Amino acid sequence: MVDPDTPTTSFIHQIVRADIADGKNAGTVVTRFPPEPNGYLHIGHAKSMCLNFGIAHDFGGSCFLRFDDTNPDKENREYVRAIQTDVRWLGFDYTGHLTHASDYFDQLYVWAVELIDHGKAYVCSLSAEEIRATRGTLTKPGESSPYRDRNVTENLDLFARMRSGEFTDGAHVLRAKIDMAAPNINLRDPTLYRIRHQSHQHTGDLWCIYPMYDFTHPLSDAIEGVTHSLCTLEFEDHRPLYDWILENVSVPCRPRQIEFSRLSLDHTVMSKRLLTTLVDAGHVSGWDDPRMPTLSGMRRRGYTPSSIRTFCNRVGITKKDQRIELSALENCIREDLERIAPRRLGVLRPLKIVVENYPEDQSEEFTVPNHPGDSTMGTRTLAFCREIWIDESDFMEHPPAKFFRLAPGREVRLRYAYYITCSRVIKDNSGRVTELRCHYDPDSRGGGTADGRKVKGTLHWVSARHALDAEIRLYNPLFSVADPRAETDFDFHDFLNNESLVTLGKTKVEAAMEQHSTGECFQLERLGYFCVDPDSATDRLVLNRTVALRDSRPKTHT
RNA sequence: UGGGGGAUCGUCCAACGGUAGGACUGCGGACUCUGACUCCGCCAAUACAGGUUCGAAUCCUGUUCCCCCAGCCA
Repeated sequence: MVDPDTPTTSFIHQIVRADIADGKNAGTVVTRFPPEPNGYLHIGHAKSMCLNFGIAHDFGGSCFLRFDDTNPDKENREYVRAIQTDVRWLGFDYTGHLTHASDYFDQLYVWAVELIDHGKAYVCSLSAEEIRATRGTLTKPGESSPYRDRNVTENLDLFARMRSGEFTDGAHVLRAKIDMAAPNINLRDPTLYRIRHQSHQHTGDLWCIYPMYDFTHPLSDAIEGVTHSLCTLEFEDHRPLYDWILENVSVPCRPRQIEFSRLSLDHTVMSKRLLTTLVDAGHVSGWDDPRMPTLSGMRRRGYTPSSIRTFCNRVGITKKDQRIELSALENCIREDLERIAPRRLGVLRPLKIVVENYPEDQSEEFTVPNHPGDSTMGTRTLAFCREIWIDESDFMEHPPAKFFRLAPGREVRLRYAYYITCSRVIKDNSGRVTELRCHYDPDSRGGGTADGRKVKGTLHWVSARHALDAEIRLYNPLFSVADPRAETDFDFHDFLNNESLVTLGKTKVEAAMEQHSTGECFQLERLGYFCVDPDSATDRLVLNRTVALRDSRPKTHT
């Protein structure tokens, strides 16, 4: 599924279009989305998915979901499962195109042997430290390994014994024989295989040697007939190695690697290492914490798949470093929810109002629309009685200019109900306002009067007698600075926002929300968009605020 | 100081030798039973210096700044 407004003008689209025009790959287009199952997918992965599945869709090709699972140390099945869930949730169908790099281990081994046979790879018995020490630096060439000129027979024998489990981890590696003096460090005899006596999430204990990314990736692409291998900028330096592998192994086709810039979002981090740390250290409740930029976190927060796709398409594909403002993302989800979210009334920080001229034993109901702009969404019933709750922030004893809400002597409208005027303010010993006394105008039933007088302020409210208790969780950015990693002496602890989660335990929402199901979304009028958190139960309602409504008020009131 | 990339409104994207345009943000205004939505308007950019050309964001030369690379991670 791809949005109708998907841009088809990125530089990658232009390259693909040109390749097709040139008759390359017999006019076919095959891409792949290759996550490593070592963590959950995040919004940056969504950008990659939209690109890869999008290109395949736009040119009538196909896109593989391929697990890049060559490092058993870090990968596990929970991640594999979560990734599949997230890809499908985002709206991409990989039926018949689900693969693993580890599916190709046999073929990869054969190709490694082919390299050895041709004198293009050798078994190196240096330790990891020794290899590092002889690699040279950015400005100094490396030195050849003493094992560089091992003969083919010996290499073949050693490599076979590596596979059979004869050696301990780290005893040997297989290296490509390229150029220890190459200015590109990736070409200084890169490691192709390492020994890991470690069981693998997909292949179990079949292997004790595992191929490296640089060897595996181009070959997996070739096996799958990938025509355009799209990856992020940090792999640009690896392209010569990618091409070297394809040129020196008898592959069925020649994929082309093209790089684009990765996505950075203000006030969060996108590196899996950091996200893993946040989870492991308990700074968040898990990978699906609504503050996380992960797809599972955003889903729980209330983001819709289409809002995320729209965002990715809007952000575009270039080679320029991107740093996107949060407002761009928030705008996308507001746009979506504005259309589809049923309206409800709820109160975050309840302040009691007693409507003194409304009879104690009376109550009544109003039938109100679920969406003022979309009558097909139906209606619901709102109950009213003598005691109601409004939000604390909707009253000020000494209001500044342009405060349209309640104040002593002021008349406001209770949404869909009545006009009320504040007649008395009741405070506790500390001077805090604890209750308001008001009177209502019976002629304003439904929210308007025959005299047509203007009432500027309209407040959300709930009937105290009928309201439901709820817990509402408000979210703010995880980090207090836009780009925590740009800070000198970066230690993310210094920039964690300790107000990223604000839990309001005593909120009141209208009775219509008694029936709820996880993930359901609403707009609480004037407050924002909310969704039902999985922590809810039949007798407990927990709401996450997905995003607040835009606020064009002159000053900052909350 | 090696190699690989990148520089267009505050942010993101477009313009592919011919009027620098759009989105987000910000600021005004209209409308409004959500200070929402919607609508209208405004502010705001070609890193710098030369050159080629009738004409340059685009081509050439030089400079500056930013990002990535020294895993048996991906």
